[in-house]
Amino acid sequence: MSYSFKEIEEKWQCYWQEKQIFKASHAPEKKKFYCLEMFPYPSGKIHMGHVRNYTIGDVYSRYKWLEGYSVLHPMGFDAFGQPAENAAIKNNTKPDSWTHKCIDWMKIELEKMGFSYDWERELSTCDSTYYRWNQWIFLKMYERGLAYQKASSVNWCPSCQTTLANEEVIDGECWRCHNPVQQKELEQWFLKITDYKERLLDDLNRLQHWPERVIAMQKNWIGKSQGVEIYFRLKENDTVITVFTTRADTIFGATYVVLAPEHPLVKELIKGKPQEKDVLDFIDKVSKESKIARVKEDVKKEGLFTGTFCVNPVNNEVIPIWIADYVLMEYGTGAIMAVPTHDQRDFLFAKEHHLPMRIVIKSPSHQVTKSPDEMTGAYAGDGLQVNSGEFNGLPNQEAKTKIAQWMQDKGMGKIVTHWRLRDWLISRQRYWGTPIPMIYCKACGVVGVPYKDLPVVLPADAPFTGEGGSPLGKVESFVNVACPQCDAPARRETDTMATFFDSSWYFLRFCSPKDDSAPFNTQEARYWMPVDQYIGGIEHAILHLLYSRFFTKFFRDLGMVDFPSAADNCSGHDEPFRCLLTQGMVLKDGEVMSKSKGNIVDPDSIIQKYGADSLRLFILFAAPPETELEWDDRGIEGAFKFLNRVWRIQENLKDTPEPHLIRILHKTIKKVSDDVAAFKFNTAIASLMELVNAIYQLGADKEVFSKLVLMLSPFMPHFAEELWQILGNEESIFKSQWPLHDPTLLVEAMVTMVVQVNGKVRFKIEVASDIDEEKLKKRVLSDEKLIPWLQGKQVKNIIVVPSKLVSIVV
RNA sequence: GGGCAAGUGGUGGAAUGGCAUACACGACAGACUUAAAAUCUGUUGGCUGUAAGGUCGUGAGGGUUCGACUCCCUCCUUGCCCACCA
Repeated sequence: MSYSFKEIEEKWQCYWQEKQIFKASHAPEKKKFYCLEMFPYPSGKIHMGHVRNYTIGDVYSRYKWLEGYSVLHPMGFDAFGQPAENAAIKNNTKPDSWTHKCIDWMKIELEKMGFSYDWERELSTCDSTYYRWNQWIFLKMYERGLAYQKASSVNWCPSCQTTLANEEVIDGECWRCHNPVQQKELEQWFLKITDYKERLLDDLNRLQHWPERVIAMQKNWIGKSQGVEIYFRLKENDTVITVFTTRADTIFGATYVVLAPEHPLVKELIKGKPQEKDVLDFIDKVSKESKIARVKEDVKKEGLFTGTFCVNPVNNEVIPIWIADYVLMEYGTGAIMAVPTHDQRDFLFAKEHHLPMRIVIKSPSHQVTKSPDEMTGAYAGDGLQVNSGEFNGLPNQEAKTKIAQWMQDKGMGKIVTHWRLRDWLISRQRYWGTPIPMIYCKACGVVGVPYKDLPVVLPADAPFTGEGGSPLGKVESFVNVACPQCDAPARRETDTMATFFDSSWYFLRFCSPKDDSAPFNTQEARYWMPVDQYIGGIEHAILHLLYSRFFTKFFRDLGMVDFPSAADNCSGHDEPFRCLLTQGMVLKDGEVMSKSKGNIVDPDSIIQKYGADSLRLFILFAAPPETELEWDDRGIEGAFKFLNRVWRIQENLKDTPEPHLIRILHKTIKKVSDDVAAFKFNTAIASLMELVNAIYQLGADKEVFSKLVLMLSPFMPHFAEELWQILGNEESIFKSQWPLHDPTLLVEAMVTMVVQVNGKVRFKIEVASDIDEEKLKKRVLSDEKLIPWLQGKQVKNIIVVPSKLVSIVV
């Protein structure tokens, strides 16, 4: 007979809802805890990744409830986005009704898992009560010059018929459909995230509870690099080409200069030169190339001589100017000095086009400096300066700063910092998103929609066919509007916002989701924020987390947030997420579960067969939260067996306590408390299993069993509630308290110590735990088991590790 | 090319300087049963030995240490992220 999980789970899910057990309440006298999991895109079905993500958060929230915290654990839906449009086209429905159907369905599935959400705070980003605040935020940014329009060459996905942010281009392909991305000139809206680059970089140091690799990824993405801009004057006139380098130590080895094909000076340089036509043809060819082709590693570096020369300012050497596709206009100044001996790309290019080379850094491992002709590749390592004028003999790292300073002093260059971070392109030529609240008037120009007119509601009908252009542009009633300033006929912006905008501040909205006077209530945010624990996938390590940090800092500049510094003073006033946990993926047969691979395990079918508690237990026990998890059908059965094993204890409770079991219980309480607090759920469950095994040996009384049930409750909440009730309790187990261990019960009178000889374990002894060191040494040396190991040898040293081991060196 | 993880039994994993393989799965054996399932109780790294025991063993090689899965160096493999970034 197994326990009837179906009835039990339904019963308690209803109970939690009706009694509002997990309703968050602003209780200033209590310590608060805001636990948040990344909200899902409502695709219609939850997958194992969701189950894992949300189970981890649920265990932690319930544990915090039991610890007496005032807990906020909300859930919502990231409901705008392209899949809804595609699904609507496919199923001949509307994105709106499709999305809402999906939300309803997913909510049922989430409820079936028994997650402890405060559903009264549920939000969907596609509701105008939410996205009106996107528009509000956008207008605030516009007022402050942080939202601006720019005609620019943008990444265009011909398949999705939309522009993409740099962040959405992966290996030159669209992140969603994986088709090659092209370049296209369009007037687009950008957010000036680069204004916040220093703060976004510096404050990473305050995020002590974030995984190191996420910090590293963000640093990398922001990409601060110190270097020098060097001025190369043309040989024939006073025009100056500015190049950027991080290797000022190699300046004496610069034997030519290379410009990006798009560099604005190129056309001027080649005017009237014999090379003019060839160069123009080359530029034309490169501009048509998609980024993917240009960036491919194995493609030969192509380039041409411009027919022009310039002067290296440090040695007045006249060197040729080339253009090449391996120099990018987007980075640095779009121009480089080429040092073929010490940069591999320059080396390959120089070999290909027979350009001169000169060694300026001598590798310490080579006794004889090779001539450039003998080199098979660039030497990028450290060494001593040679052929570098007054800097000869210096270690290159030292020379790097000295040369930079010297060039700046002589007016040959300037010490500068370059950043990789670009402004954030948010315009999308799509229907299912937040309309950008701007109006174009012939007389007044670009005008923001007045705050009182928000929201700009997304019209219910739009001809989105996926055939290009902004669907909203085809809805006359939407487009035509009176100018808010002069009342003349004007036109609305027809692009919508990238959905990353929606998710950049939802954690603030959860603090006061019904507020209709502001995006969020400052007092509520002051109480709940920052999010104490954020949990989600590593795939959001850069974009979502960076944007959220940017928005939060912007809100602080508006005076809308100023979080009390966290107790451990590690996140500060405008960092939204104090602790971050990135959970590992769920794999099947070593591969990510996906439709195309056909290896999906549907959570719902598992719930049907074993119940949500077994599913939760398996997923928590099979691996630590951060690592990958291999799905195992037999593992879920093991979890189910364990629940039944616990269930049977209740049928055989003893009346009298077992002293030895009490000790084991208190050890378990300590271990489980420490482990849960540190997200080591797998080992917490392992020690609970050990306790259950001990109960099977010794027999438990009601007291011990109650504590066991309490400790099991975050992992398998329905099951624990039912047993809690059977034990005679009237209130929910989550209104109870997490057990505390009694330290005096952890101290044993006798301990087993290991005796090592020369580092090898030879035998074990039982001694009183408070034995002093001298007595212990005597006890060990007089042990007859030691005799064979000491024969013919002298004891050199004895090391004692209290309560653990005695190590004898002979 | 750069950065960050990880590599332990048949399997998932445990141990972060002190008894390697906790806990679980699987396998094997026993009890119960007419039988099976379920359940309960054992055994379960390799080699060697009747046994007690011995010996080897945490991707490879070296180092530090009385003692290393753990710390340091070199290398290999796998995964993730970034990348013609000057």
